[in-house]
Amino acid sequence: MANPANHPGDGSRATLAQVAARAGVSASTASLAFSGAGPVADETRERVLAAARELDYGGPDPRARSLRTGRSGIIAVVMEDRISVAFGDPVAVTLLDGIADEIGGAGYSLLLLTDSLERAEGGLRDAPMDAALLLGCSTDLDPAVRVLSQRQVPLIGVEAEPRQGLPMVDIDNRAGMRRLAEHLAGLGHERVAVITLPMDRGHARGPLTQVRQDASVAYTGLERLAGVRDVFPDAPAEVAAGSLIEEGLIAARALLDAEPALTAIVGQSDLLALGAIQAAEERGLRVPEDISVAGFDGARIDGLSRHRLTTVVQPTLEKGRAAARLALAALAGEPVENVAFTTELRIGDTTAAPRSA
Amino acid sequence: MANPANHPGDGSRATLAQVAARAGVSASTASLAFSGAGPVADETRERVLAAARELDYGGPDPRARSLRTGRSGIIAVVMEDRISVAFGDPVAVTLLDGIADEIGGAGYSLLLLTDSLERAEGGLRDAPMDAALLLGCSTDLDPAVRVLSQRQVPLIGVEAEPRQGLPMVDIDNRAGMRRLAEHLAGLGHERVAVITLPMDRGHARGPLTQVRQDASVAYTGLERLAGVRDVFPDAPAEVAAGSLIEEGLIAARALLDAEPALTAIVGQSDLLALGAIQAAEERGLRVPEDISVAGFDGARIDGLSRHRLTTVVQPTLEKGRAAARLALAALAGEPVENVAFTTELRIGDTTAAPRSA
DNA sequence: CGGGGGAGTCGAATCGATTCGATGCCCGAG
DNA sequence: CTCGGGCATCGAATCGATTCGACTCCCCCG
Repeated sequence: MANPANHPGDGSRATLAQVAARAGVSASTASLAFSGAGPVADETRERVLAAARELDYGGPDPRARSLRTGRSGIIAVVMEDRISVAFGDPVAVTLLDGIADEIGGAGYSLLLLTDSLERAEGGLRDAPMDAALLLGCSTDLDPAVRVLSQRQVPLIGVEAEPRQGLPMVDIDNRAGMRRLAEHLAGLGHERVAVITLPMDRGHARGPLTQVRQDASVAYTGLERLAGVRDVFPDAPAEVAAGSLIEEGLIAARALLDAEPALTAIVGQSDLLALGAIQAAEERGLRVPEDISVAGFDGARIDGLSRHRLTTVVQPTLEKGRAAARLALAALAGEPVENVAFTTELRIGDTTAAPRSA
Repeated sequence: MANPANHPGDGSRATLAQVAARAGVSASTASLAFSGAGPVADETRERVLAAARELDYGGPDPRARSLRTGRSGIIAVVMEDRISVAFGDPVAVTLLDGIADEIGGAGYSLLLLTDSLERAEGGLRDAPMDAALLLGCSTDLDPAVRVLSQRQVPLIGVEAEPRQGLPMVDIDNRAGMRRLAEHLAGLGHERVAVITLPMDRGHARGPLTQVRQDASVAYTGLERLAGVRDVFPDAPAEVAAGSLIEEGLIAARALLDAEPALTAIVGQSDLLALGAIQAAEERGLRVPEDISVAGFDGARIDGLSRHRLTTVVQPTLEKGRAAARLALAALAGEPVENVAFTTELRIGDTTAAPRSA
């Protein structure tokens, strides 16, 4: 075993040049021997590898390689929140999983960044990366877009507000929600409320007033809301502080207090819907007999067994994959175009005709 | 390729040298103007920044900087599983959160890698990084350790099996579990079973036989098991395929089938314990009246409201922070020493004296 | 027997910045 | 009036690899 600390004769890391010298070849040949790109005699390659072993050479330095080749092998994912918040959301995790899978297969690694400028400005500004994916459901991507496009890093959006020069992967949030709302309408529901995703950077809770709504740039949340209101134009909305069961619980309590006659609650995510179910049960309301609840995402949630949530299923994993492929295409110099996925209504056992329909 | 780089305003990327030329200063001065390290006249700095703006220069190229300075500003986290699996675990997420927080504060970014060699070999071998954290609860770190120490990347382990030259952060898994077991013994329990974390790379389920146990190198799981057996030497153990509620459910079903007289189940994680509670309730058993259940971690789990789980609380966030600090210390050339945290027993409402004590 | 061509190797330029030591300059002290 | 000392700036070396074109053999074909 090589002992880095006490190995005689090799102060710090060995370089390719030293390995080449020891093997009696030029640096260029040694490079070819390592990368395998180009004709090298078997015997020569052997000699180089042997020399490398003797010198404890760990392979070409990624920094130097990356300077020369212009590629770092890194694709960044920019999220809005702190990591713990983002990863509490099964949708984000699944998305990331698809991304990691796809870029890993292409030999890239995944760098995690947040766009909170105070903390991660360094990352956005300084981290090496070949492309960046901006994770949507975000309230405001502007700062990240500004910094990264200044750096001329190819950008791909995932459910971001459409904007010039930002190719993206999207789903039919509005149409999906509209179909869900039509399902509820078909069952006879009339008093339907919505629990929305965060609407501003502050993640403030509370009723969504017209003023707040107009001020918001939370693309995904607004689209999903619009879908419900296509069918129930007056549906009240309560804003949650995040896509969490607990947040759904809090928001639903407020809705149930304020709107005693509600017959259905639509969460803009499955987690929010689950919270709403908990809130209903707290009140002694049975789901779906006394109140219907539906969600969005079709996420597989660990430990959920009691209900089969009625929800709008989106191909989350595929979305991640597609976004990653767009990034890879951009890196390959191929043209990138927006990708749109469609959602599908999945009817579970949490929606039914209202009691006194 | 399509390289119409003839327009002065928007060619490919501008370089520092071009900016310097346009500002009428040398490259060295321009560099100082950007980095702020060294004396530069205000007026000169202004001129440089103006030139940069005119040329659309996005700041020094991280690749070149990193070659020259020898630092990439990246710290890697190596996990065993695919991302989605790892992030289903609130402990891993919290750990990562602590790590991200600490290294972000020091200007580093976080690179996510898995140690599955087929997929991420590229990452382990090629990705630029200044240090790497190996996330524990892993069944086998060997391959990752081999590749990375070959590259001479400073390594820090988190709950890894102690090994030469791998400084690490650990907790008193065994003592914590022993205290929990003593609590159960004090209540009068005698027939106690354990649901363990995965014991091998294949993540196989099933009873933990002596043969399997001897073959396992799953440090954390073995330690926690030993803690329980310090008090209940014959406690049977069922291996779960992951730290998930559903896995706890599956394992507990097996235990309840095979051991009808069990009075308590100890999960090696809170998620496993929650699964056990579900399994008990499925059987019509009430917790804690008919059976006691306890866990490990003290994780905050979204949406959990019915029970206050009796558990062994570990300072997960602090553990992540500490690991990150060790890495930063190693990078600063300071000596790094192992860090050990202690756990604390938190008694909730899921443990009580057995029925017929 | 001469020349085309491919395999194997080498030299040297290059990627884009950082950084150390040297230089020129101005100012105040002696 | 001269000399020491800061401050601002510049030159040049350097980080460690990749890569392109050139060069040398040597084999094979005509």
